[in-house]
Amino acid sequence: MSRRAAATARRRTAYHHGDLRAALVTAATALLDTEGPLGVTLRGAARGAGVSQAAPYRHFSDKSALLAAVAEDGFRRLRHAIARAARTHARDPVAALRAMAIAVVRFAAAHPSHYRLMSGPAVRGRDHPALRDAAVGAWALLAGAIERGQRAGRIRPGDPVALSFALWCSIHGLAVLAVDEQIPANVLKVVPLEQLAEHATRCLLEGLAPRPPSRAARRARPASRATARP
Amino acid sequence: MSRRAAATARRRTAYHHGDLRAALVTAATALLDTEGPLGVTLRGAARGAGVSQAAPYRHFSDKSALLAAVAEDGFRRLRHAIARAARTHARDPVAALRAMAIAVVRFAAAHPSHYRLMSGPAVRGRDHPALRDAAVGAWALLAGAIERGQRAGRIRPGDPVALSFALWCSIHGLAVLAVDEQIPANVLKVVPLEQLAEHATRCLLEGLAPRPPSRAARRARPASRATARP
DNA sequence: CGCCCGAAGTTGACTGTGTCAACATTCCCT
DNA sequence: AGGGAATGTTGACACAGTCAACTTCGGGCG
Repeated sequence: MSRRAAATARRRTAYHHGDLRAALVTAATALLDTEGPLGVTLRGAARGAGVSQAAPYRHFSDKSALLAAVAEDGFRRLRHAIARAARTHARDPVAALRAMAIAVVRFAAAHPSHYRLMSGPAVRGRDHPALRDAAVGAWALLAGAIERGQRAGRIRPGDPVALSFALWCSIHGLAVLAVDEQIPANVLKVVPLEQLAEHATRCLLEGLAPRPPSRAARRARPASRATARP
Repeated sequence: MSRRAAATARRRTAYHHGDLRAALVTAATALLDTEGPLGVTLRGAARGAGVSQAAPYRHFSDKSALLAAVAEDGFRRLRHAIARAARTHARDPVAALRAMAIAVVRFAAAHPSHYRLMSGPAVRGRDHPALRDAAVGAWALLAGAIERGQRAGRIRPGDPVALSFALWCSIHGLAVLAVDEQIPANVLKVVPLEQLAEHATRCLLEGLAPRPPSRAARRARPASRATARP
């Protein structure tokens, strides 16, 4: 698909745009960031790309197809952000999990409308398989990190996918709350968002139930000493 | 406000509706449930109430004001569902938390579009204080349950609001994932949604980090033996 | 008791949007 | 060189949100 796009890229004329598809995605993303979810419109994207109202229909069957492409692009970027966070803490699996959570929340805070679109009703994954694949690709990184943590003895045994699902719920829940401005303002004033992400992951790691005052609980907090297996 | 509505309720004529405001909220809710978020429209709600296009503007300044009223109503219902779940497990705080999580997820699954609207971009709490109050009222029940759990020694010490925030993230995250159909179908085939809610709350209670093989961990897992107090 | 004012509802219109059909232009292959 | 096929354009339709002007009802005031 990008074969032809790249091929025609140089031969753009006044009439033919060159790579309208990408230009539309870019314009729609810009609209999303500046005007919010309601401000992104097919005609607006066409205007932004310097093209006229019905041109997008040559590349997207639908408005929702455009939005799906935008969302897919967002998941690609989100995956990269998560992967980078994981890479910078390759030694300490728990720190990696914390960094991944922060990366997600940071992404959501930086592009609220985009994150909302990615997980929203505007585009249902069922109708757009590429989008769904991008989403699971991004979140699958969590399961990998959990598995590494298990090998290092820092995460308790169990199906990594099942355990990462709990983490997924926590992180995504926090991100969605932040994006939807549902976190009370007085708490956000005191505690920045990234500390909330740390708090949530720490709660999930240590648990809400009382722990016997063993060494493990005390050791898990401060300096992240690895490989503490009973 | 409902004073006049109730007063005029009986004197409805062909021209004056009687209690149009409530009728509009009802019609919009019906549209939301049947047609989805995109299907709810001001004109459609007016049609549903047997009234004409511009009539809603006598009761709502805006489309988003109507949506906010619908969302507020949803939060009221959600709070009742959570409160009922908490009441049925007054003895066992942990079971109560689990039941509350299940109640939220069940509500979300039963009214996906409604839940989406409640936490979505269509109505920002900042612009609708009544909506915001309804939301915090619903979620504040979690903190209360956490506090009871602490008094019973089943939840570890700490600021109840901070701890309940982690729970909020988990539950809301799961509900949003379900509502947005982002949970892979193969997972949902095997594990019903309510078990996922149990799984998430259990993970959060017990923690993802390895526990020393104390009695507490083994006791919390199996068949939810109620009121197993030390 | 009648009348009149304001609340509640209606009609008609404007703009902007998604979408389609018919038409125009350009690219690439033979 | 020429003819499809890909790509854009124009014009139009239905429908949405919203407003201004008008109509009808109900209750309080004289």
